[in-house]
Amino acid sequence: MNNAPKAGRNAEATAERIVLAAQRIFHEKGFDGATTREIAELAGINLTLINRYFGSKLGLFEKAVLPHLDLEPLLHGTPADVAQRLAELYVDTGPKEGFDAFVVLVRSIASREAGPLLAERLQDHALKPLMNMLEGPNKNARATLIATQLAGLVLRFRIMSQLPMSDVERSELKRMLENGLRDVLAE
Amino acid sequence: MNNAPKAGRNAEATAERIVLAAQRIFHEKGFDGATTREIAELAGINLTLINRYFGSKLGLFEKAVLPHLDLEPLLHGTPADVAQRLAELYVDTGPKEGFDAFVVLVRSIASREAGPLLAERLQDHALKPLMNMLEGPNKNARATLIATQLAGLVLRFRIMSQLPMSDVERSELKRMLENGLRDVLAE
DNA sequence: CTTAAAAGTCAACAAGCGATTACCTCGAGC
DNA sequence: GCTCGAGGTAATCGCTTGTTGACTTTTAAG
Repeated sequence: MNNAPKAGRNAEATAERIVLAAQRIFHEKGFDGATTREIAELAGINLTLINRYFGSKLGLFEKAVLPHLDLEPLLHGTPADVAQRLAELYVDTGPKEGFDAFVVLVRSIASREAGPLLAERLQDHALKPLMNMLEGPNKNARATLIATQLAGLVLRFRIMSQLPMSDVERSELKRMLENGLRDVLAE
Repeated sequence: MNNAPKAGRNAEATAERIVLAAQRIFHEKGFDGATTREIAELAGINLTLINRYFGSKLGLFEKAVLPHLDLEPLLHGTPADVAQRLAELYVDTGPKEGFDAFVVLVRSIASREAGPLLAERLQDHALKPLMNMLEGPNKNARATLIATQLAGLVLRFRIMSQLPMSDVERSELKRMLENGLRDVLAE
């Protein structure tokens, strides 16, 4: 019962390399814009292994992207905690390479194949957890208000990040956003 | 000097039919997802006329979509007026067929060709007018906060509109949104 | 009626796509 | 050392895409 990966002939490790490459390419191009050939090249593997291991391009997308589309890990603590955390996270604009599932969401939402999967996943792992953490009335309206604000910020800072914004403006925005979020979270 | 269109042989009218069809298809599929053949079929014209009249698919996109990506017509009146107008407009969820330039924006932002054009247009005809109408400090931060909120609402109500929301929830959302917008607009 | 330009049509190209089929190669177990 | 299945590869299929160049039809002017 020795399943030692002999470095170069290991299906599990190869699949993982494909997933990592897929995340980067889907992040850059969205589902439709990404090509399996580009993913295979970045992963350094043969094109056909994608279909062998994941069935199809969409199958790979489900394994590589969907599980990371989840707001729940950010929603613990008091409303003030959550507001601060979200404001900090969604106004920040790093180089934004790598992988961000919410960027992939926006860049793939028009896709006939991937769009429905994303909408369903967003409903179950973003809107629903948000509603569940809220106290008081109008849970759906308040969760929607917060989620849509965050979605717009993803669009602005993680996708159209080339638009200029100074550090002082950014910190003012962060402060105003945090206040607004806290109000809606706490009611 | 009679340039009466003889109904069936009029370049101007044909170009207009192409534009109308393009708006609907771009709305449904985004720039990359739309095909020139589908546009031609809906317009009831020959495929090659698209390239003849607009040079390329991207040229058609510029004529059919970009000019309608403009927030300025909604920004007249007092801050309270504007807040009410925006809340009314962006929480509403009609059948959403037809053409909405902001829907096209979201569905085309991942496109390598159309994306940059959309970002530039949005900067000049959405963010800038918003900043210009604001009084007081932190114009950029406040305009960004509003624009991102609206963008998220487009995503929620005009693109993921299949998610359920009751009338009472919608009207609560509208009220909360209007209050939030008014605060940020008036400062 | 003639004609020439405008408007519209036809067929096809080159490129790129996801996916499949048949094949090769390695390495653990006998 | 042999074998056989798992891991990996090569070639290519069928299809769709945007675009183009050559051709035909209409229409208005002379």
